[in-house]
Amino acid sequence: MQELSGKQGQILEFLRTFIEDKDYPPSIRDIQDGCGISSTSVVDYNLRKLEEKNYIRRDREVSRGIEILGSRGRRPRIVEVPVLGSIAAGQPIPVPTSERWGNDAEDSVAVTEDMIRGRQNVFALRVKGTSMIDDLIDDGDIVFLEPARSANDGDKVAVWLKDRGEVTLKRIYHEGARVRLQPANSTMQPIYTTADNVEVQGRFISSFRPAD
Amino acid sequence: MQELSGKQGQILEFLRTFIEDKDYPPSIRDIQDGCGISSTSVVDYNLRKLEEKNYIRRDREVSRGIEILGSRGRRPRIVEVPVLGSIAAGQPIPVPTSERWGNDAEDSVAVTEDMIRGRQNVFALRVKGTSMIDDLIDDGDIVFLEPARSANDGDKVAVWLKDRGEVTLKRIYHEGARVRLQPANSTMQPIYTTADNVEVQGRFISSFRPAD
DNA sequence: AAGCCTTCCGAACGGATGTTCGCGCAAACT
DNA sequence: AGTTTGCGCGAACATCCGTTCGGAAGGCTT
Repeated sequence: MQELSGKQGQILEFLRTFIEDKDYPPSIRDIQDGCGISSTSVVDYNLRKLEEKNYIRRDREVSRGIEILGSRGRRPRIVEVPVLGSIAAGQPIPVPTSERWGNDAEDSVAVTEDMIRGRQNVFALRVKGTSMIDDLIDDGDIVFLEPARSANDGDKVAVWLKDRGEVTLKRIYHEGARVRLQPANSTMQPIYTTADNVEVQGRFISSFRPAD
Repeated sequence: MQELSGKQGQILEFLRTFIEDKDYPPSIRDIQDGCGISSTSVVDYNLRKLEEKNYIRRDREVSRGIEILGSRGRRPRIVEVPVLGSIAAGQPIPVPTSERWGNDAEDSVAVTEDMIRGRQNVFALRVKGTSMIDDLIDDGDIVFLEPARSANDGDKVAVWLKDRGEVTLKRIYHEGARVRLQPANSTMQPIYTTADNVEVQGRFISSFRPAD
């Protein structure tokens, strides 16, 4: 990526702020005014240079057909993840059905797509209390889950423990008739229980710990 | 938000895909062709309706002056956070200076602005090993920090412990001549040391635990 | 000096584009 | 039946806007 001249940098910066502000690219004459350039042809000339140097892409003959390339312009896809509620010991998670999905979201969080690995129907829960501290999940954390009713060995899943009346997040291992729930924290002991006592609520994808 | 007619929904959907694809809004005649509409005035009519119903915003007299409103269109600001490296016991963090900033980033992560609370100069580190497990931070986690050389009581900071040759993330409390470093996990014991043994590297903002 | 490249300027051309106006049609209402 | 309202159609208009062209000034090499 070659270096660019003062005017070209100025134009590129103007492009960014204009798009950020208006949500559509400027016309050549917008750039002319915004950068104090005397002629449209100068703008055109420098835009060609920027295109050569691969900072932008232009759709010729199309008004405002300018697209900023590179990390600053190439926006990652954003997905809006509904925060369906809070997860706390003693309350089962309301597993979302596709119909209900989006209706009973009390809130939502915008995240970049790679944070949920491009998975579908992801929902989020706010963690209340420190009951999952042995899974390295603190009060106030946000966990992202994808709907699931079953799980493979080693999957990190949110499970409803019927006898305890409690939801927790553990790695699950089926061992014959019983089920082992292994905390993320290796210093903690696993929970052993029977298969009919656990009910998988969702598969863990990722989690986020916000600022205080 | 009122309901919209079939044609209006079609136009709105076309707007989304067009912008997603090209990164600039379509002209009225683009919409006309894309939706199989016979006249530009029909497009104009329905765009006015969409504007009345608050689905879009138009800049009149401006070509392609269309902006999609609502959660799907209103994109949260994205910031690119440089991942400066890995943090592991036994290695101090390379605190970024504004000059170096952006140069020695081995990688970067795109996050929505609210994840770092709009703070400036934020950088990220990949956590290697389980040495910070008592702070509820696991191997593979990504922590977001802002540069800082000092901290107030109760701040969660990354500190370099000279005698241990180790970096860790704790809440810091100054208690006279000594310093108390309190783990996030309340079941763990705090570390007591002297003020000249600790060196603040950065202030904790948030952390993220990716999928496996 | 001569030639070439880069950058900039002003003007003009022609297509692209938003807007407007008159008209038609059907359903709903008076 | 007459009127209103919502919606669509086609054409025309004025402007917006990307492009092009001739020219000029400065730097660089030969």
